Amino acid sequence: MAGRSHVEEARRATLERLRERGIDPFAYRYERTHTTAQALAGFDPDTAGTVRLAGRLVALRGHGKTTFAHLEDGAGRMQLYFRRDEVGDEAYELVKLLDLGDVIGIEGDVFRTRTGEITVRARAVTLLTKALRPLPLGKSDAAGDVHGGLADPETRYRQRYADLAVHPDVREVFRVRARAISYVRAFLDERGFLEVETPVLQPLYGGAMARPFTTHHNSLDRNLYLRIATELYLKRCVVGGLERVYEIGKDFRNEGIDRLHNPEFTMLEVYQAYADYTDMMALTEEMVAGVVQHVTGGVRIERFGRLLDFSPPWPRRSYLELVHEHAGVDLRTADDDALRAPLRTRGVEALDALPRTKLVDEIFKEFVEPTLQDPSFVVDFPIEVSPLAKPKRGDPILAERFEFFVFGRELANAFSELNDPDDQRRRFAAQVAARAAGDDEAQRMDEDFVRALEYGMPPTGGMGLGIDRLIMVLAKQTSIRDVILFPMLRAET
RNA sequence: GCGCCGCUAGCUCAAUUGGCAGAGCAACUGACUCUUAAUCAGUAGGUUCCCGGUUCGAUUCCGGGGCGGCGUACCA
Repeated sequence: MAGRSHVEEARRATLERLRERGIDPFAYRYERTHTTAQALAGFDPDTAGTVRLAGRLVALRGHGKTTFAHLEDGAGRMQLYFRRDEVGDEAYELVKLLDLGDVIGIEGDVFRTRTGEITVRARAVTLLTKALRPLPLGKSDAAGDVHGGLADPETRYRQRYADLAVHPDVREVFRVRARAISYVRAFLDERGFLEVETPVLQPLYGGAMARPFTTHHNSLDRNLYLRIATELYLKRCVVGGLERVYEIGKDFRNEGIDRLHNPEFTMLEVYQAYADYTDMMALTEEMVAGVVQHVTGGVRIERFGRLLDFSPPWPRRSYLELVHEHAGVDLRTADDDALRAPLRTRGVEALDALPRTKLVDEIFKEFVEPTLQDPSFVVDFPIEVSPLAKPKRGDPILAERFEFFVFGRELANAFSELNDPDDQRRRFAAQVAARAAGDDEAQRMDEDFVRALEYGMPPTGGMGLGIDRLIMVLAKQTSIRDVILFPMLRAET
């Protein structure tokens, strides 16, 4: 590997010196008795005990025959104090060869320094892993401000290992993520939902409006798609008698990348037989409020300067009313030109080419979505933009469908699932026609799915929740990249 | 896709009108037995993202390209 920096050359020289002393720079294991947090919490000045800690050196201050350091592990950080006369000449020589970023094990007694910091007075030190590349560790001053460190966003995403290694708060985001997902699983498991896994590689994609990734299976010699949703397979499960199912997994959509979109993202989909969309509203409220409570300790939380109240029930606003209120258009009576008029005032381009469904969608996005800042449901969508949802009882131009919004962003989408196979076939046919007219996100005819419905799917409520976007709210992140460990980037040059 | 901004030492950042490319931290040598952005003395470290152009001379100006951020469009 060419282009080694002089810092790396120095580390490799140190590596050789360690080996000459018979020290293995890449040890096999270490028996630790405490984490730093346990050692700090358990400190008692009268019964100062011995601890064995392991972690990464994140600060190092040599003073001749003494050395201070900070060790960071998965639980926190703790100061170390080495004295030549206490660890011995040989061990102290090793201490002098330690670098920032090295992983070490330390054994010693816990005490409090003159300046008051609880510290381990080292008796023995073990090198566990030599860091051959310098970590961009910043220095924190008394005010807590970090000097130096790793700031370049490109390096942070490309080398997430370095980002994580130097930023405990980044590690915390992914702990929040794990806690949230684990809560969702427990919540659904307790209510009798069965977690299932359905195909990622699909002969036909469906269940959402999006362009897919295409791949090829060599021995079958056929093209396959990466799924854009789990919906159609999960409903096949319900047909088969798995009455309550859910899946948490990656969907893949071949679209642009921005702070709200990553080409692969995590979606929860839940289906419950004998339920409708009102049941799914109750489920969504209870589950999301539970996650928020579990992760943050409360259901009323402040995020980005706004107080969000997740305690059920959430406000429910009708799609038609919202459009009328914010765009001044009555979708029941307005013709296409009446839909274009308000859009023109907002400078939306290329309206003439758009079919009515897109105009409606555009009005909702432009005029209504930005107003949906607090947690709320939008209910009863136009049926022509809801090809997998049942008609609304008593008002068949609408579908029994809702979306859940926070900060003007859709986090969840749910329906009373369409289970009339003939109607489903007609809806697919309309999608196929839209595709023929140029809508490359329209759905495909899925004859196998219609066949499944012909066997009879019980009345079913279904809901999909964008996990990454929920995590953004919980973990106070403004970019989806910051809640995905390894977000999609262009090739490194 | 499009628009704006950025890319300089391992890291964080400077560099006047186009005039020898600098600092702090990290590194190296030395001093230092309660320090904490440790301190002190000294040393070394550069394809200024890449390609081309203008110029006596380009980190700087111009053109093209790469990567990233933000905004916008599509989408969850």
